[in-house]
Amino acid sequence: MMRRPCCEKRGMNKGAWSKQEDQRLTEYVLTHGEGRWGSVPKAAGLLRCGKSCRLRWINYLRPELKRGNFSEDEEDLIIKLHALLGNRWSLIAGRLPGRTDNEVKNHWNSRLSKKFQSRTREEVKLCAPRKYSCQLSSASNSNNDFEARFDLNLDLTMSLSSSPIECDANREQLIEKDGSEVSQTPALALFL
DNA sequence: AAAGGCCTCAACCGCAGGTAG
DNA sequence: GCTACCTGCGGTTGAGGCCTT
Repeated sequence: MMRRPCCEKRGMNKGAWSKQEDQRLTEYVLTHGEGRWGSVPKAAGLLRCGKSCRLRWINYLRPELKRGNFSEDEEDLIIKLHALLGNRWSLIAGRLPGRTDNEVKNHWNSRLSKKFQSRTREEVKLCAPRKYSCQLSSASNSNNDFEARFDLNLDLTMSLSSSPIECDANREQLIEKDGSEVSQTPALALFL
């Protein structure tokens, strides 16, 4: 299907947002609510495309956004969720109140991926030449916490668990749009 | 002090799913 | 059923600040 470009109209602003633009968008959304982004630029008097307005609001202007540095707990959670879900940033961000998918993605790409990789390398050194096959039972031992995480990653890419998910309250958040469930592994029990 | 490389993060791009007409 | 629009997502880019030499 042919699709017109998002910002094909001439005269549209691109790039960094000015304070006036932020103010106009904020006032408009606070007054009229989110949604119908296609009509927002015109209604709010902005020379931006609706997509750009939506992104600016979601990633930067929403009052409930936390901003600032990620805590240790948040970073641990991101690492665990990423091991489980992969690059599904919106799902990961959904479990971090006040954080956006863009923020989580940037944080992962710039810091956590390196942190995770370096930790993995350390664990490989410590564990070698042992076989990396620790089971869920060892995950409850804090000394083996990261080892479990390392193995979790392997399990995720190689097999599906047949064990039922532990927490029903969180289960529905792990259901795919088509009704199928995200791969369930013993690791789920680590943080649900 | 300055030049160049690195890092961070806001913003853009392209694609896909849902849906209204 | 087809088309066009809206929305949301993940990948990528680039400006600007920071760090190193």
